[in-house]
Amino acid sequence: MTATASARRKESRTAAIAAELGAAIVAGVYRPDELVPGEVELSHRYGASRTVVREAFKLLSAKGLIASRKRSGTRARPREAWHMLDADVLAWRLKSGQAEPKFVFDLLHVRAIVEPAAAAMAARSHTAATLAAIETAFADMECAGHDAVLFADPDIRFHKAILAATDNDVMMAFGALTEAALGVFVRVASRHAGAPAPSVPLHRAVLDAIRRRDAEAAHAAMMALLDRTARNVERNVGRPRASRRAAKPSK
Amino acid sequence: MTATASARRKESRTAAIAAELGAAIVAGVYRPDELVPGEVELSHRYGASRTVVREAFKLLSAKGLIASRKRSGTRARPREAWHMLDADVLAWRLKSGQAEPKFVFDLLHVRAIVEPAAAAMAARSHTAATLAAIETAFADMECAGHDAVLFADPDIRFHKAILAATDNDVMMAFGALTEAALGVFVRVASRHAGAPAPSVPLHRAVLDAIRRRDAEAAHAAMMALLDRTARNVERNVGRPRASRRAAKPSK
DNA sequence: GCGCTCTTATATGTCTGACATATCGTCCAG
DNA sequence: CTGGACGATATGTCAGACATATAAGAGCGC
Repeated sequence: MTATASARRKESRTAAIAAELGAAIVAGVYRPDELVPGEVELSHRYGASRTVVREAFKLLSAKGLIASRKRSGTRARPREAWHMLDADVLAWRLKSGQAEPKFVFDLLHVRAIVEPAAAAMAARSHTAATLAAIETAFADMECAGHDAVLFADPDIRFHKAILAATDNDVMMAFGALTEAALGVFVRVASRHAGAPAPSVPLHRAVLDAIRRRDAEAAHAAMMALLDRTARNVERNVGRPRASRRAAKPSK
Repeated sequence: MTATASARRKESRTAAIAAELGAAIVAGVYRPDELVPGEVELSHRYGASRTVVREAFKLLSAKGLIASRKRSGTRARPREAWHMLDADVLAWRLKSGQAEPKFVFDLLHVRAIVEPAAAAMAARSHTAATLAAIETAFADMECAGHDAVLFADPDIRFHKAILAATDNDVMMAFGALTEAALGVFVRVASRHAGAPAPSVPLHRAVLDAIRRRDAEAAHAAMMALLDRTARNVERNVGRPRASRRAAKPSK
């Protein structure tokens, strides 16, 4: 576990160390506000220079995972400080064994809030160019047909193109969320169920509504699409467990 | 402009350089995929070592603002790659002169999507502890009364407490957005209009709805609150300008 | 014993200079 | 004109050193 997939590709040492440390933090290896090993110790442990460890620390601190203070050392930050929509944080959190089914449903829930609204905005604000991007992605989805893996790439492009068509810079930030969620779905789907083809009509409904600038229909169609996804994941992963909180909502 | 507010406090050199470079990038000083000055040149320009510049680069690359490749150099990334919900990115973008009224309205628009939904979730999922946090923030708001500056802190805490009460980790990521938007509002309000007191009843409506677990009412109340904020900003800042896009929506 | 100041050890922050490595241009040979 | 060799260049990594803030303990007066 000390040297996991550090040499998976042409990843720089800095990135590799950041990935391993980041994954450990989001996996809960270090409690909130607990000290992580010092720079010198980590540099020895990884056989790298202190420079590299420090640069990895900077990457992680920019993502809200750690904070350094002189003399005190570097501490893992509590979960509410993590940048949950950062692509790396999402990936590390989802990769760390799927010990967190609740997190998957939290993601789906946020998507169910954001993406229908995005579809509605796209219906109102799309241009020829941004609409074309959505249409291209959809066409590629149709071609990909029944292969769940091939299907994933145009699927992600489809949803990202809708975000881009909203003409709202902030909306783009949700691309990482969609991408991470779709990635999970692919892994789940490849273990269990059949072809992704049944979702094509649902995507088509979204595209059609956007094309004719029908914001309400776009909202509804996207909601339906995400509902299907949620039910699919629910069936394959199991219902979300009880909250991690001490006190549970009295319902 | 070369050495702006670099010594504003006890900011490390790394952070100061990252802040200045980051602000320059979001301000559009460097076009998308344009080279930023090399590490050695910047280290000379700032009178710092290359180490510090590199660590600043790591901070910025973790926020999606730049990307480095060997031999090629380091390039500013296009806007769609920026992590728009990162607190620093938001701050730099809003601080850079308010040359971007459209961005302020983009923020408000996203808040209008996320926060009502968050209020509804909080109504369903809050616990004794998370509800107490909301109530405390609200009480402090009432005390702050008519001072727009004093009002801002409990206001931010109020909205963040609602996000925390959703019992959804991903929701916490929107705290930075709320905080940034409220900061803008304070600056706008201090230049123009009167006391923030009129918004107290609107906040109270949100709190009451959450307390009695009425999700729909909480959604509506939060929407009303944000509507008021939006109209306020609109009145003081002016309507959003036309899109920056080449082709405009045909309407 | 209790509280205060002063010292000291420690971990991060910064600097320097060097070498490694990938890659973009260019140039030359076929 | 094509394709491969080669050097220049900017980032990536390394090593060792010093600076600085500060938590923790030592010492001291009360």
